[in-house]
Amino acid sequence: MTAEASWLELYQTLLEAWGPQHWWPADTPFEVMVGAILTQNTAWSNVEKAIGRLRQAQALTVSAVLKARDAELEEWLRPAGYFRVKAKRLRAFCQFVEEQGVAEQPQLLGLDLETLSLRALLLGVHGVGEETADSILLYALGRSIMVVDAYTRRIGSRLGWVGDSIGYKDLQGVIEASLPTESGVPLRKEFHALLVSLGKEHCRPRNPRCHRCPVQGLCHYGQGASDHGRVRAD
DNA sequence: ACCCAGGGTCATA
DNA sequence: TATGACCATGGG
Repeated sequence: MTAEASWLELYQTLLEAWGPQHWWPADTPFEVMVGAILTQNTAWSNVEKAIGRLRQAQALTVSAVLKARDAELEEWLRPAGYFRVKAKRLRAFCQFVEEQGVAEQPQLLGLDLETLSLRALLLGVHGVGEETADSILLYALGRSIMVVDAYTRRIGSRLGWVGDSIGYKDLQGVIEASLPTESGVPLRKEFHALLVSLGKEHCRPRNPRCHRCPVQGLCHYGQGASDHGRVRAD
């Protein structure tokens, strides 16, 4: 079993063990984009509170965000943490969307653009890094691209599949190489969600508390190399 | 009290 | 190019 194929096997194992994760939780593509910015290094439960405030204020639109005053926007975003930073980032993103002339039809964003061109555009927006851009591409715009995050890197590292200092694009490339092109979007949506669930349950930074870990070798990394990287069916 | 979360930017070397 | 400081709320 090569490490390249193991990612796909890991996906199959997790899906079998836990089923679909129903990501991304949102009513509209724009709400996905807002969530992608607000969830940066932040627990989703806090993001939900902020999005709830935006909805309550009828501010869950590009135009409403752009019309709001700084203090007002910051107050809505406060529960999500880094609220001053995120207010600036959300405003910058909404300005970008408006400049594209598709303010209230984000599903049309970059209709004629190749995914990688669109990715480059998104990366040019203040506050949008690689993971945020890919989250928007995959979950809001339906592009076939794998989202990579800290959990993904930690899981791959502890399984001995990649180095812990591997860069974003390299890690993404390794995983993409093991995934099928067909049914790319649904698979990638589900895989990233499953990796986050696995990370939360079994792959935290310090103390990898593990009860019934569905992946052999993940919770006992460093204790014997024989099973490293193998996936079990639970 | 401590750890951590579905990152990114900016200054510095 | 590669670190490190900084951003902030809220749940376990």
